[in-house]
Amino acid sequence: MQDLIRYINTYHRLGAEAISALERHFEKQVLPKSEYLLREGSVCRHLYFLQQGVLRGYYVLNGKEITHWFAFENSFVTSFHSYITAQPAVENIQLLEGCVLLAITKEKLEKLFNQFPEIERAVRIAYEKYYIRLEERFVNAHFSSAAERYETLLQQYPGITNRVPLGHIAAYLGISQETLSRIRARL
Amino acid sequence: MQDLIRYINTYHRLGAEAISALERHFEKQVLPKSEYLLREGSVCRHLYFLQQGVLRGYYVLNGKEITHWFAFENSFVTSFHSYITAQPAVENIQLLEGCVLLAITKEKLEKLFNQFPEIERAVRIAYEKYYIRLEERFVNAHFSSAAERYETLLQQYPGITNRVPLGHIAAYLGISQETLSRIRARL
DNA sequence: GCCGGGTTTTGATCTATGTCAAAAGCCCCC
DNA sequence: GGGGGCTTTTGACATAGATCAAAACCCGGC
Repeated sequence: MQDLIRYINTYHRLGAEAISALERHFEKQVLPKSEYLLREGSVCRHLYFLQQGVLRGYYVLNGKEITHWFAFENSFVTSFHSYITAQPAVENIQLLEGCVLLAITKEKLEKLFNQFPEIERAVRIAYEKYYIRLEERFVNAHFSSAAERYETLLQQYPGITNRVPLGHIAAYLGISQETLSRIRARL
Repeated sequence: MQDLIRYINTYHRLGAEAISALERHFEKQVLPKSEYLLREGSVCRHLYFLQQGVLRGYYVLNGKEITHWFAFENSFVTSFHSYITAQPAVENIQLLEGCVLLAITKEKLEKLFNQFPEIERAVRIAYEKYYIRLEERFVNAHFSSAAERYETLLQQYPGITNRVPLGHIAAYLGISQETLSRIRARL
């Protein structure tokens, strides 16, 4: 729980009341490797804080699994589109390692927004950061070569290669596994 | 001003007080074609609502202008990274037509957040929608062919071809102008 | 009506990356 | 400790799209 509070405080400093309310409403979950947090077709009703472990989000296109994001410890995770719109998710969220998560439902969180505007503010600020991150990734994806994108990824998440199979990384980078393998051979 | 209020209300319905506060703080600007709303290197201190006209955001890479977004009437516009971080922008925002804009400074808007949590909520919800849109664009960019992306764009903004030069559209799609021209020839 | 600049098209060629298929490597488990 | 099944690498070939260069088009201003 400390981790969560510490993380939120980096976005917006919260008062003691708000903190204890958060602590009361997030629930700890410990799940084993390969488990699913969400399967396509069901609605994602939770926001998660990933305290320990690695996750991937992927969807299936032409029979192939396309991993389009990873999450590492100390980040918020959800199937954003499904969470916001309350529509069935098109993606799956799977654990790549055993994980420790803190979960809260959307309903509870929105009640907290009403009680504590400062929590809503923290979330608003978090959104801003996440939006910028996605923008950066977008620009990067569009205008760098596959090799550059791989190197950027390595800098961002050193050690990812030990925790995530190559095929998933390739999909994340938007290239084929074979190409990634060749890029690695060249480095 | 009606347009702005109507637009915000689609995200979150506001009370009369909040509405009149917004009306007092947004300032109308009318600017001619080719003018700049922002030039790279300066900090973007405003959030704009584009009431009439078209804008593009672009940055310069290897001496080439890369248009990475467009905005059409009834949308919020800013150089998000610069606006949020208060760092000098790497992008330029240019008018592709004469435009009518409503502008508010970040400081004023944040004061309004303190006075009216409902305004902050509307912004939070708007962020959610904008995030989802960016996500969709991202997935689309990654996993559709250039021709498919072009058709998607045409559906999203019918009439864009009459308002925006081909070269900018090509850059937006992440392809060369020549390729886009050939795609059009094939349709 | 004509000129000149910007915009769009067309052609020829080059390159990064994809696809398919097979071989290697690795590791978990009985 | 020897399969069997993943994961990764390697090879041969195909292709979307880039680049460079030139021609054609289009349109506003004189």
